[in-house]
Amino acid sequence: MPELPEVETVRRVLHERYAGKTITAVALGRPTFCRKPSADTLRALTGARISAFRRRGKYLLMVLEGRGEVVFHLGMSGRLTVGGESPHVRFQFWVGTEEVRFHDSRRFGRVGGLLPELGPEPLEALFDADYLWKTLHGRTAPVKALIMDQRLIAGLGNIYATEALHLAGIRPGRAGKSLKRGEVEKLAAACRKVLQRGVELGGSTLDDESFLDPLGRPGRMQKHVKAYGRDDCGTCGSPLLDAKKSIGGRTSRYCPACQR
DNA sequence: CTTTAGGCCTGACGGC
DNA sequence: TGCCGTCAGGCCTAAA
Repeated sequence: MPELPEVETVRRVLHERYAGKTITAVALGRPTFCRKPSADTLRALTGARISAFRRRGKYLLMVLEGRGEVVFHLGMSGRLTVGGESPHVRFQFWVGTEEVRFHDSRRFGRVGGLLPELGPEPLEALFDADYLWKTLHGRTAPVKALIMDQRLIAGLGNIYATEALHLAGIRPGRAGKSLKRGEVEKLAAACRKVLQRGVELGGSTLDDESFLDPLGRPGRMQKHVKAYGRDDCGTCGSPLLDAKKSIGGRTSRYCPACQR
């Protein structure tokens, strides 16, 4: 599932390859998806010069010279690939003669539309222990649901939230307001750490190969995961548990020994 | 405002 | 073997 590190990995490849180049054509795949680019977006893309690819949280932004930005969201299963085969191509564009495909079996992805309100970038200065302390203050919702709320912090999904809580030694079901100051400091640092690691390692490709970069290369973060999708704790070897209730609609695995 | 639940969607997987 | 139910989880909206 593309979270901040996966989107950043995609961004770097596309920026390197296409910044400064011109989009020669666009096309909608069939069957299309509900969050397909509008006619206005298609018009803006056609013939535009790409000045950059940027990223905000899990959103990828294609910056067009003099024509604003086009928002891409990969959802669950979305991928942007240079060529490549897929039965689920939803949208394509060409840069010169090279074809870039947006494919997405589950159709949760999106091309175009507006960027929603998002919290600070966890790898930038605005996100720190003070910010997280203020954000969690008085909140009764589980801390995991809060750090996965994109309006509070932009970029963590189930994998990296699970890993950050594990690294910080905090159980996912704890109420936000129950965290002590020292725990909040650990958690803020852990969020940065796991995301930074994920970016350095080119994202995480779980056994289903859901994530591959635009050139088809898998990430390496999955080898360093300590809790997500594992049966035993990567630190102490204890059997991991799943929270009895799903948190934020997602399963939440934790180590009963390492996390309190 | 905060919190929770359900819907969207389809591939993978387990049980019978 | 093959069918069928369940799960997975990005985000959004509605309801409590």
